[in-house]
Amino acid sequence: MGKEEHKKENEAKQKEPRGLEARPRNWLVPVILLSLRDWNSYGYELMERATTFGFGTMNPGTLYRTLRQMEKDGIVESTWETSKGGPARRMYTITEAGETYLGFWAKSLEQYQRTMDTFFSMYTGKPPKGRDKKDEE
Amino acid sequence: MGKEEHKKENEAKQKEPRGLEARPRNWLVPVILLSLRDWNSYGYELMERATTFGFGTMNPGTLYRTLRQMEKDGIVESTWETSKGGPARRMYTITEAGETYLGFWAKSLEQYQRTMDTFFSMYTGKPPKGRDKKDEE
DNA sequence: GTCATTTATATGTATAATGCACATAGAATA
DNA sequence: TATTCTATGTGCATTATACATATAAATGAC
Repeated sequence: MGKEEHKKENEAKQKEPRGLEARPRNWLVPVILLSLRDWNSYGYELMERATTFGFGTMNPGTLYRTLRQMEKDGIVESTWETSKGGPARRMYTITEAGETYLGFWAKSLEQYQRTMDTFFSMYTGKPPKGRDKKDEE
Repeated sequence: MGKEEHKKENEAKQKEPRGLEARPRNWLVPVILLSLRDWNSYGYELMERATTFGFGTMNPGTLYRTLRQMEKDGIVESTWETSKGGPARRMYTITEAGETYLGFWAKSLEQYQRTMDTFFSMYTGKPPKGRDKKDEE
């Protein structure tokens, strides 16, 4: 259901400034792969899952285009499903390469978590290391 | 079907595919702000700091352009410094708005950390680890 | 039957972040 | 003088993503 949403431009200006989205680029990809690892699915359904991972009401175009790109990259495969009622669905399956890719992502995210921990310890004032000046480490 | 099936040439190597960088867009901004909060600095020096936060050997252009944008956004300010030897340096200072912005970032990152925990618990099939508890272990 | 709605997929365009290559220039030094 | 180091900057291409719009099949209302 498309509801008319009013823009609140005259409110507080100091709200979330500029591009403040603390999620990595390509975040949609691992989220989709993780969903597909559990069970095969299709775009329209995957959109709902995506919203639980930091995406607020996905735009369809973004998701579908991402899925096509992922298939081109060989990390998912698709087939048309017409057996169910309603319009045809393009059912997606994760490939072996997709699972590998997901593994890479997990590793990368792990390291990023560590980096963020460093960020927070510096932000809160608790030094992870004695960074005075450029002295030897 | 796809006409252009030529995919990756490095299938055997299975190395880091495509844009697999698990850091958020605009990651440079909070990193710079965090550095500037400790002490004023300039581009050339800030590059080194940035490498410790997930950037492998920054390209100068990226950093300088980001700094100019940050100034335009009002989160940093700059003045030329010619007193020291060598070419003039554009010394940057974090503004009040910058500190506020950094606060937004921290909050956003905190939430994203929780999202990533969810991701990992789904990925490994285990319940999320106690990141929130600090009395653990 | 036909019209609006829901489900489902896709494209077109614009913007913004980022990487890479290259340009500019002062200062030190060989 | 010319070469190198330090320091800042621009141009261009790629890519991710947002937003708007298009297409179409099935379903339900009347």
